[in-house]
Amino acid sequence: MSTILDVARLAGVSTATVSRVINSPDSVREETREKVYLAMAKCNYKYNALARGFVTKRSNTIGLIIPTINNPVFADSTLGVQEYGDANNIRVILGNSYYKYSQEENLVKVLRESQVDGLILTTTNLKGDVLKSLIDEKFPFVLLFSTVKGGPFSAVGIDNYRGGYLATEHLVSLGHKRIGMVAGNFSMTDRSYHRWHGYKSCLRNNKISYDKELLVQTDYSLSGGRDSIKKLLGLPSPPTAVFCSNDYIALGAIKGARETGLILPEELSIVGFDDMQTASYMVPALTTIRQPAYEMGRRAAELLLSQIEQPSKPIQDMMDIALVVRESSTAVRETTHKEE
Amino acid sequence: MSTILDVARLAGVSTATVSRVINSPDSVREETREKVYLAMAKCNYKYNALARGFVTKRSNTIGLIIPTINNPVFADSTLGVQEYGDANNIRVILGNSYYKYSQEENLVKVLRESQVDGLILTTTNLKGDVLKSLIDEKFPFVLLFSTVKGGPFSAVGIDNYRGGYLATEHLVSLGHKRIGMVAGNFSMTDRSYHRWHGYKSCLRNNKISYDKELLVQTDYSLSGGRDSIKKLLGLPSPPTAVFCSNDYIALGAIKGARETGLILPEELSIVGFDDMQTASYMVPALTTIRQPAYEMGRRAAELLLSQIEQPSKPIQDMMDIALVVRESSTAVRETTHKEE
DNA sequence: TTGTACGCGTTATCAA
DNA sequence: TTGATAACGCGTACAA
Repeated sequence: MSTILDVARLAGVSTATVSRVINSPDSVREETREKVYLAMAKCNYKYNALARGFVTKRSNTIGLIIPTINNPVFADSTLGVQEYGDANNIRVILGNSYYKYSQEENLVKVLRESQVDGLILTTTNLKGDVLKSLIDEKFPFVLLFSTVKGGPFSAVGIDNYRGGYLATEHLVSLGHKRIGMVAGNFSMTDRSYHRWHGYKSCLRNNKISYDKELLVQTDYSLSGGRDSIKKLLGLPSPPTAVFCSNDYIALGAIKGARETGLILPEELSIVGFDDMQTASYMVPALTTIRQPAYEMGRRAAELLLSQIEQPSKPIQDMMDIALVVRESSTAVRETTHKEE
Repeated sequence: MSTILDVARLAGVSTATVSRVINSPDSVREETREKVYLAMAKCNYKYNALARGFVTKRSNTIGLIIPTINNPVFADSTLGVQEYGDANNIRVILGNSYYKYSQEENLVKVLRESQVDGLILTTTNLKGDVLKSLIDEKFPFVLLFSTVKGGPFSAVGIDNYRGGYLATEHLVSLGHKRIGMVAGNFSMTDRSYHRWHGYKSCLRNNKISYDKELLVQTDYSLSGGRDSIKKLLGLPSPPTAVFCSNDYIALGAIKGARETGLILPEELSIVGFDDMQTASYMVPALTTIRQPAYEMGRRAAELLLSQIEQPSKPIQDMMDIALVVRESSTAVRETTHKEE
């Protein structure tokens, strides 16, 4: 592997000149420049960004920590981060925390050791030491899929409470009275928790009494959604509509409901959350709350890079969400729900 | 940011000793070791993996280039790569080529400049200069979702020809005679091309004449699948079954077919390829060819790391595939297909 | 416009 | 078991 020293010797110039040709070609005479280019080609010179990072204290690399790349929503946001990174000559190292704080902790450590210039993370624990030491040490980072509107750090997120409210309100407006919720485990993510709060508030405001039997917590998986809805449908007085705290769970729930013999959406309305790309391709097409995952990723990257460039006041960016009504939710039937 | 020099001074030892405490604690006396640990804690020392990489010529980082993280199959394989990396203290830098060779070319360049120790890539162009120079320069890499059984490099893949054959054979066995195919653009990926060959061979072997009208090429997207199936269904003599070259396209195709008023699977059978996680959650549940994406990713990482450790003969690992019959494929109806 | 020389944080070599 | 020091490839003052 040849270095700028080899190039310099071959071209009969100094290493400084070679460096200049690489970093600010205009600052060197054309003739010299050409000589250097020629020499670089001759010895198949490959630039060593690591060595540069070593001296400039910049690796031009950021870390992205998400729960799991398997959830299409995180794939979307990841794409947003990456594209913004690509456009700005920044590499992205990806890490999956699997909603586990210990994993998150370890990833942050490893990535910082790798000298990433900053971090974008979807945290599992807002109150944990991870965030605290990041803040204390003024290490650049941005929270993605954040639930906080204030605080000493930048963040990109949505109003999950409002999302939960909107979803529930939609079901209420369709005449549903028994509305269940399949939620991601509150211990794993406060997004789910906030959505549940929105759900509860909406019920209260509409004089529908909250029944804690109608809440099931589960892990964020297809099978989790399927199993959870079966629990709900097995209740003595089952729900006629269910709000799922993400589309992925909703997909599982639809499957599970159908397996118990229900006809959707007539016998059970379902609303999801995220509006992942395949939501409109489901059967029935999923009514859901849209959050702009790709744009959120992009925006997080943008905030992070500017923060790396120049530390400034934290910015919390709460993006717009919207109810997207499709086929999976429908007016409650007059006849009572199928009973055992 | 404190360095080992700070730690050394604080502990009253040399930098060499600090380095030893970090890399082989057993080689230093317990008493000294404790002193060093104490000093590290005192000045909040953070290890600089970049500096180490600089001297050891190892970044403990690999690059992973895939077409797009949006396709769940690539998300699965990415997870496999990552988990193997995690377990071996290797970071993964992700890059999306969007099936574009120029992107791929650029990513390889950038990643090599970043001094990744090796590359895992799903190439768009087997014959291109990218692979050639990688080989020439003996840079460690492994092809993922590879179509080749021989050659001077390691690769992990499946027999796409056989997959296409199996899928088609299944449809033939159900009595279908007019079998269409929605294929990913041959110019973007030879996987699709090989699957098409399998499809064609199977038709021939079953004395079904090949009709080139029944092939539509498209980009690998949901809407691509939807639009393509509509083209096929608009034919004077439309197919009664369609083989889609991946599940993602199949999902789009199902939607498209339904939009034209068809009842699935009775009026149209569909077979996909990949067996992505949501395949069994579709309606109708998708018949498909299973390829073990996660394991393929893991295996590719394994091959790469061993190759980095010690260059050896290339290994081509062709994984098993299997037809998974679900609901989206059914026996051809006796009555003729709906006509205009 | 170009060259010299030093420093970045770590590991590795060799000597003690 | 420990220490002194060169080396890694590049950027950057500073000098010429």
